[in-house]
Amino acid sequence: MHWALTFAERIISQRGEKKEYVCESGVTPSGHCHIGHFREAITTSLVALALKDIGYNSSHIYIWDDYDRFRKVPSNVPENYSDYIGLPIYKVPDPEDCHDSFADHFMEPFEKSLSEAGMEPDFLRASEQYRAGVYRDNIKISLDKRQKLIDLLNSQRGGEKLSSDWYPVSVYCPKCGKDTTKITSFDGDYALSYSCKCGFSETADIRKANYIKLKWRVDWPSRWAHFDVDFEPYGKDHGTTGGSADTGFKIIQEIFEKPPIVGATYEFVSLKGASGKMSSSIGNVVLPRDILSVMEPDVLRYLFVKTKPAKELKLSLDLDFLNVYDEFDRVESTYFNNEEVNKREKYDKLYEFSNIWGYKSKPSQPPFRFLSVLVQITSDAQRIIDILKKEGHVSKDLSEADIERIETRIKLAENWVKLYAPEMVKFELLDTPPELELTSDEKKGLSLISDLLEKEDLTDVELHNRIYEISKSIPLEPKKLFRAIYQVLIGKDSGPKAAAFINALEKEFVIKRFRSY
RNA sequence: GGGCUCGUAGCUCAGUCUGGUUAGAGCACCGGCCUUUUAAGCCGGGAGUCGGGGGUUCGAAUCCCCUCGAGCCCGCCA
Repeated sequence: MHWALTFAERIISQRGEKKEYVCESGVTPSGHCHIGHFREAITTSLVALALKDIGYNSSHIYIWDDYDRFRKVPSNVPENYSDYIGLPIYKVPDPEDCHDSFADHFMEPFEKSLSEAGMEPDFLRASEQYRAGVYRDNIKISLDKRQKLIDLLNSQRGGEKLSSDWYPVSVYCPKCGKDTTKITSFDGDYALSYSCKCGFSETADIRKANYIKLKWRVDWPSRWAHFDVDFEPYGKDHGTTGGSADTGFKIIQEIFEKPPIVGATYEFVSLKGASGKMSSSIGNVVLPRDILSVMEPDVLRYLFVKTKPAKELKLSLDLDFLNVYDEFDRVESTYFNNEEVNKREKYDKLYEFSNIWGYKSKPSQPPFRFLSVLVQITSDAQRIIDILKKEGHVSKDLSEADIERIETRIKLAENWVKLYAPEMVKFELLDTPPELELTSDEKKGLSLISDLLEKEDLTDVELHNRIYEISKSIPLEPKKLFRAIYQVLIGKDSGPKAAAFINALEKEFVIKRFRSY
């Protein structure tokens, strides 16, 4: 059974029958939202999808904690941003001045990527919720049970304990906007007194003050309680014993008196070759849009669909990248053909959960591998499609959806070659014949190939075989003939499979080039 | 110190939750493909005491206990 369905069943048995199951993900947009955050979203989304798959209603809510405080100045942001430390991030200006706030600057591109990958969760902002008083009851409960919270958290804390003047809330000063406030007393009813470093102080009525925020460890379970959340995944840094998920489970039960949610710890996502956490300071962040610039969204989904959350996911942008594409195409083919396959049900789910286009029959599958060659020959999409047809990679009559997919892959292959392809697969077709000293045998070989091309239309395999025959007839070592072919075309000793490569090029061009020696 | 994940063919892994015919795949390797394969050609093949030990069971890669090894997490952080 697919892992998302296993979670779905666990949710139903642990949380009981419900009209609608609520799956939550949540992120603090205090920096780039990278492919790790993407895992949080897609894990949630897939479990919500799995619930629907077995006949239940589900929703996916996505909480942006843009009410969190601006803690530190990221490395690529002006120094004077230290002035904003203590403000909620939705109030900090966008350093690049293209969005309404620091938080929005990171939220907007991420929401766009999620949408491209077929996810449309309900986005909610903590800043708006707090200011609308959504958590007012939970703030009251937390303050009433302050001592119990202190005891509970202290029982899990290894190092320094919370002291008895700890409060489960922080106050954003209504005068200076920052949370540089110190709570001095709570009367047990509704009066909360505090003073701010800026000099302001007051006794606030927690029924009216809309600038009080629950602290993270309490905020999270408060959210679960308020939205009646059934499921939420979290990174392994939260999932550790004594971590915020662990204390959250205790708090939701003992403080908010609601049953615990079903949680899931997911492993980190990393780039092949890199290890450890992604961090903007190390400079190894990979954003969803980076991957989506070279990979179709359904293929990206496939990677997450097939990898259980608890397993580390290593993304590869080098040659392995091409294998992922091949694998996806195979899974897709299997899905659409009817032959008996071992574990059919499981593989079908992999495709169903990945496919966001709703294809009813197998779409064209232009091989990404070959496209990475073709895009280096021409930027003319129509010509590439013609070559794909001629070489039998796609059918002669294409639907609009097919053409769209091919054109998409062409674009992505262009990006991949430009951004990530290893040198070995890169080449440049030479406009003019390079200066070369070829042996007379090599010249003869090239000349015989051009004679052949002029007379006949050969398939890749035929041409390939004929090249060997020619080399035998001269005789010339095949290796040397191939080298000559690549040298006159791209100035390298090796290159894409010669026959398919020659067939993809314009015949007259090749003939002229081969005869110019 | 606490916790998580992993250990299955030379390599990368699936299978472990729901125990059950001779443990699978890809790559690598070997052989064949009118003695030709250069961007992973086609067909076929060999290959693993499932990290180790113990237990439960008619039956264990799978469940339980112990143990060894690797990686990772534990103020904030996916």
